[in-house]
Amino acid sequence: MDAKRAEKISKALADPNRLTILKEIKKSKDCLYCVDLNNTINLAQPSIAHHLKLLIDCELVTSDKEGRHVRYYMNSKLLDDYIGFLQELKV
Amino acid sequence: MDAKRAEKISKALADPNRLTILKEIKKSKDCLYCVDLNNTINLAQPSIAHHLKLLIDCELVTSDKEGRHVRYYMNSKLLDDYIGFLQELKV
DNA sequence: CTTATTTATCGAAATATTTGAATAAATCTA
DNA sequence: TAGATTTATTCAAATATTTCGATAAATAAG
Repeated sequence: MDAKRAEKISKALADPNRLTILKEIKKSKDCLYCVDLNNTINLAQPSIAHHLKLLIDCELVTSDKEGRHVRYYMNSKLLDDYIGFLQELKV
Repeated sequence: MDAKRAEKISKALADPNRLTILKEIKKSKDCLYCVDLNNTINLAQPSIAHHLKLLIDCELVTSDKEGRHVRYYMNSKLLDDYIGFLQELKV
């Protein structure tokens, strides 16, 4: 992974609400619907959509339309690549 | 590691210049002087000092005064803790 | 003691991010 | 088709971050 990609992922991880979203995806056993986040995160719906968009843009999260719902998934492979980048920084 | 700590570290990693600094620390075999970064990073000295401060504040980097120079070190232990936090997010 | 060097701090401008109201788009239900 | 539900987009305000000139603080060298 190059630095530009790692920077974008770091940015996506650099917000408490987005970390909560990722934790909720994990908790939901693999995926979750956006509407479920409205109960967990104290933000207006457009703000949650904004955070989801950033996570999807950097590809840490993938999505999958199911009727009028959308399912969100963790991209564990990419997270591993990012972890690999961080390992490289270690002395 | 708790989310608040991980957020702060993510923020510190979310900038191209700070990633360059971390790479330079690695490249310098363990430590480097601030003055060396002026040749590598195309920013004014106060900007570099600002970025170093953020890295030190989140404890990813430690510092050590040597006369009028300062040596900067990677905190590999903390980076490992952060990696552990990320591993926990994986599905 | 004076000057040069290295790093840190302050303050202000430029830029980027976060947030939510309004609204649109898509699709489900009756 | 009409109304309800879920998610996305637009836009503007609030907030946060980045950048650098000016300058301070610390110390080294002469």
